[in-house]
Amino acid sequence: MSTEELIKAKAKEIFFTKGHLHATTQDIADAAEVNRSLINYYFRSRDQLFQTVYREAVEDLKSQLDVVFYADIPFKEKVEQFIEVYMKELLRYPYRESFLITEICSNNFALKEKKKSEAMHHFLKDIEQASAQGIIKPCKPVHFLFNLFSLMALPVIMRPLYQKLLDINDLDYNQLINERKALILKLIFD
Amino acid sequence: MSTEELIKAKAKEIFFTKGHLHATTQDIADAAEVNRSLINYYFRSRDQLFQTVYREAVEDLKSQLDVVFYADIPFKEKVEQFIEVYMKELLRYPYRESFLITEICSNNFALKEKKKSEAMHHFLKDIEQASAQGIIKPCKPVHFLFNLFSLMALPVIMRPLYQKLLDINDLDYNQLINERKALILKLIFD
DNA sequence: AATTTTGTTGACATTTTTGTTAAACAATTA
DNA sequence: TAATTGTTTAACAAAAATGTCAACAAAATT
Repeated sequence: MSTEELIKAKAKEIFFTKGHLHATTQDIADAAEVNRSLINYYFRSRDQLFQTVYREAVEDLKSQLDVVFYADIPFKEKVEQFIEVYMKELLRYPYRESFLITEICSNNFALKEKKKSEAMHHFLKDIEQASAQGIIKPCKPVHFLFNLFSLMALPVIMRPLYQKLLDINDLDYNQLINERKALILKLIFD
Repeated sequence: MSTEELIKAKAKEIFFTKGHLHATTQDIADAAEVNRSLINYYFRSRDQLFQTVYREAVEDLKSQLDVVFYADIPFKEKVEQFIEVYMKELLRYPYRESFLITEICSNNFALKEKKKSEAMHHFLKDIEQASAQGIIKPCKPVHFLFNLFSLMALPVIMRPLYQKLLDINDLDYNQLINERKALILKLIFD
């Protein structure tokens, strides 16, 4: 892996996996075991590294989901696939979305780009159809999508807090999260 | 309101409402329209202000829920109350939990305190009972709790991202969120 | 009113973080 | 081999953020 790739990978690890949302360039350089100047050499500035990481995060997120959302398979299978893929992503990068939100909120660059997802709208139509066919309960497709994302993501994103409040150890929490794939499917379809 | 209270309130507004997770002490002072030195006067250091805000956030969160969780009312009503109260909190402070997570992940101080919630465990027992009585589908109480929190919180927390990806305007998104209270209740109990 | 206490301010010092540069080094090519 | 190009490094400069202090103002107490 090139130094440039390495730096990006480690930055993602720090932000998306570890959730160190206010990590410095030094932190990133340390994690990548490179001289901090290389961050400026390859990305010019801290801000541009952030932008690059941000952009790639959105891209990745979308392209991961695109594969599933455009797949030509029965609805229920598609949802299963979606859960499978997205959960895997979540466990790898629990705080990716949190990073995106924080950047969008914090200022500037993220707001300008228009990045609506074609694939998601495609999936929304699938949901509408499934709703019409009685495969799922009738409700606005967006809500079905919200429900899916919510049920998957929140327990992962809020893990440190919930572990504290509910006094659950690491092992048990992992177990709980693993149980959720099946549980969500059940909740959504029955 | 005393200056000390004002500073805390504005800090919370910046962190929890606006989601500016890397706001500086100057940002906070500006928002409160006070001299930055006053932050040091009242809180000694940036870190202590953060700790105070953090602690109060956990306290508030817990005491809000305690009222509901200990209430002596039928299960379904209790859940309705819970949704009502928590949604209201969410709309006021969408990023409070995100702040907590970021702080827990980033440093240190948050980890030491043991803050498990008695009230939540009480509610978990209610859920178990309701499950036994067939009021809700049988499943581990924690999952029921996860589901509730998830369905409420995620669309609020991820709002900026979902608005972008789904291309939804502010007004429509507000509408969607308002629809969810009823929708969640339906999903959970039917 | 005089005095003590508390609150507030701006200037400055310190620390932390980021950005720049020149020089060393390595790899490639002519 | 020499020259060119690309990569890495350490030292330094600049900027940003935090912390400290003495002076001043307001409020409370005597």
